[in-house]
Amino acid sequence: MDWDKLKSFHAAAETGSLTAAGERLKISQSAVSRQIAALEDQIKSPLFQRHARGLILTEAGRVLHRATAEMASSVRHVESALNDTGETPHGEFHATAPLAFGSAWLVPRLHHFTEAYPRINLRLSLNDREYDLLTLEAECAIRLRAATNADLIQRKLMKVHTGLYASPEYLKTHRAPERPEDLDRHSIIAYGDEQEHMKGVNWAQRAGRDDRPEREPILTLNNVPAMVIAARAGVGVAAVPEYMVEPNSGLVRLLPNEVGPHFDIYFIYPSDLRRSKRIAAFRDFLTAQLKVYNKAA
Amino acid sequence: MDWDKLKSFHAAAETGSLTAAGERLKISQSAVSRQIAALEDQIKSPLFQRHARGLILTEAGRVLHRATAEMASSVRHVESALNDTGETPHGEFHATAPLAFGSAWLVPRLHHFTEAYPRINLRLSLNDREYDLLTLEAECAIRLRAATNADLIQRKLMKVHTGLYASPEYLKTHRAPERPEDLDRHSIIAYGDEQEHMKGVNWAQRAGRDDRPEREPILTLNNVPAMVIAARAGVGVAAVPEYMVEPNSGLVRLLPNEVGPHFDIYFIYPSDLRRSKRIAAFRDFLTAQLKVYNKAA
DNA sequence: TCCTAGGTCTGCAAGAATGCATGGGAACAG
DNA sequence: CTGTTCCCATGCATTCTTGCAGACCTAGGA
Repeated sequence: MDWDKLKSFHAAAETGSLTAAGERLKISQSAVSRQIAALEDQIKSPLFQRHARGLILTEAGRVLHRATAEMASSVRHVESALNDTGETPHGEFHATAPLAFGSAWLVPRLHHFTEAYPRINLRLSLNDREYDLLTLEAECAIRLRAATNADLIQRKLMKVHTGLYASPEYLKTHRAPERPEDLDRHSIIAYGDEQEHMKGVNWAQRAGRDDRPEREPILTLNNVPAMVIAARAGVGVAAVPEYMVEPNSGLVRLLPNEVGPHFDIYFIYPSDLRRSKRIAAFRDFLTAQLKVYNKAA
Repeated sequence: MDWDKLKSFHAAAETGSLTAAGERLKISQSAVSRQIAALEDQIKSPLFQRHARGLILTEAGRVLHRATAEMASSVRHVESALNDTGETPHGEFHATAPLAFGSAWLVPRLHHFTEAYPRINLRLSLNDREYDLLTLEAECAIRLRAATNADLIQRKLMKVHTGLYASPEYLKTHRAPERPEDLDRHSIIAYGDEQEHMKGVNWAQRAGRDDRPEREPILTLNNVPAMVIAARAGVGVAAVPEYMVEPNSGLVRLLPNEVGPHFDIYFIYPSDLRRSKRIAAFRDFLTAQLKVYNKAA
C-alpha cells in the first residue's frame, strides 16, 4: 500500500474535496483524483461518495481515515521532535490562540518573539475552536478554558477582567451611566455564538438587572474585535475584555469601579513537548510580555 | 514531508540495508538510496551511518523510526480491517507459530484450512521469536507461553506431553531403557538455545537423575524438527513433544509409562481483531483439527 | 428553464522518479 | 596482501506520474 496515496487520501478526507486537498498538498487536483482512484482500485471499494459539492466518506473511507489520521499525527510529532535538535530553537512552530486575545493582545507583541528567535517560523492560528494538541494539530494553545486532559500541561497566564466601553461620540447623545441600572437606556453590543463557553462576557446585558431578564442587545456579533470596532463606531456599549482596549484607543470606559465578570487565560501544550525548545521560547516570551503588561496596568 | 519516502526509510531501518529495503518494497536499491538522501536533505541531518555491512541508525534516525513504526502499524491495522468487510473471510492473513509445532503439527493439517477458505491468502511465519501482535506484525500467533498483555486475547489449545524417542537401529546397539536411570548409558540429543523458555523439553537430561547433575548431551540443537531427524538417523535419544512424532514415523517411544514434562499451547490475537472473520476462521480450523487429533490419541 | 459556481474526470505533453549498469569502498577469508 | 563479497552512490535511458486545459456533472438561484 502506497503511503503517498494515503497522504493524499487523508488530505481529501480532511478537506472534503479533491481540489482543496490538492491545494493543501501543493499538487494538482487531478493528481489527487488519480491517486485516490488508485487506492479505491486497490481495496476494491470506493472511499468517497462523489457529491456535487464535494466528498462524503464511505464506511471504508472512515475506517481508512482513522488510520491516516494516526499516521498524520505521527508525522507531526516526529517533525516537531526533529525540530528540537541542536542548540537554538528553530523550525516551524504552530501555535493557536483565541481570535480576540490573539489579535488584540498577542499579535501586537509578537515582534518581540520573532526578533528574539529568528530561526523559528511561527504559524499562529487565531481561532476559537479548540485544536487537538495531542495529535499536534497545533503544538501549543492559548485558551480561555483549562484543559481537562492529563496529557496536557497548562499554565495560567493571567486573570482578565471585562470592562464596558463606548465611544465619545456615542456618549454625546447617551449620557454615560453612573450606576449599572443606567445601562437600561443604552444600546448594547453583545457577543453571541454557538460556542456557549464564550458567553461569559455578556455583562452589559446583565449588569444591574438582578432578577429581571437580560437586556435585548441592539447588535449581536460572534467576533469580539468586531464588537470593539462597532463600539468605536458609536453603535453602543460593549462589554469586552480589558486587553481589547488600548489606553488611548478612542474608547471610554464606563462604570470603571464596577467589577465585571472575569476569566482566566491558559497556556497549554502536550506533555510530550515538555522539553521542546520552541515551546519554552514561546512560554518565556509570553511571561515576559505579561510582566510588562501587568506593570503598566 | 513525503510519506512514501518515510515508507522507504522505514524499510531500510527495519532491514538494516538499502538493498534489502529495496527488495522488500519491490523497488530498486538506487531508488531507496535517493529517497533516503532526499529525506536527509530535508531534515538537514543524516539518518544512517553508512557502514560497509549495512546501516546504523543515527539519533535522528531512531526518532524517525519510532514514528514510521507507528505509521506502519496503522497501515497494517487498516489493511486488516479493510479485509474484514463483506460476507466471506478474505484477504491476506498473517499468522505465526513456533517452528516445531508449526512444521510438525500445523502445516500437515493446513490444507483443510486453505480448502475451506480459498479467498484467504494465508502467510504463516514459523519462528520461535514472539511477533508483536499489537502492531500487527502478525495478526495472530500460536505460542508456547501465555501472553501477559491485557490487549491480547488468548485461548488454550492443548496440553502437550514430551516423549522420549529413538530409532529402531539405534536400539539394536543400545538396549532400550526400562527405568529412567537407564538413560545414563544412552546418547542424549538435547535442545539448547539463547531462548531460555524453550528449555522445558530437556527431559532426557534430567529424568531419573534426582539430585545428580544433568547428563551431558552428545548433540545439542536449537531446532526441534532437527532433533527428530537426528533421532531418526540413530544419533541417540531425544525428548520432544508428542506431536512431533507421527504414529508410524519410524521412531520408538521409550519409557512410555513415564510422565514427562508438559506445556500448554495457546492461540493468541489482539483484542482489536475480536470480530475479524479471518481470525475466527483460523480459530475454528484449529479447534476442529484439535478435536480430530485428540480423538485419535 | 437557463446560467453560474463549484466540483470531479480525462487526454496529452512535460517533468520527475525509477531501473539498470557501473564504479568504488570496507570487511573478511585464505 | 590479495581476492572476494557485500554494500552504497551515481550517470543515463526509460517509465511513470504530474500539470494543464477542457469536458462534464450537479445543486442552487434568477
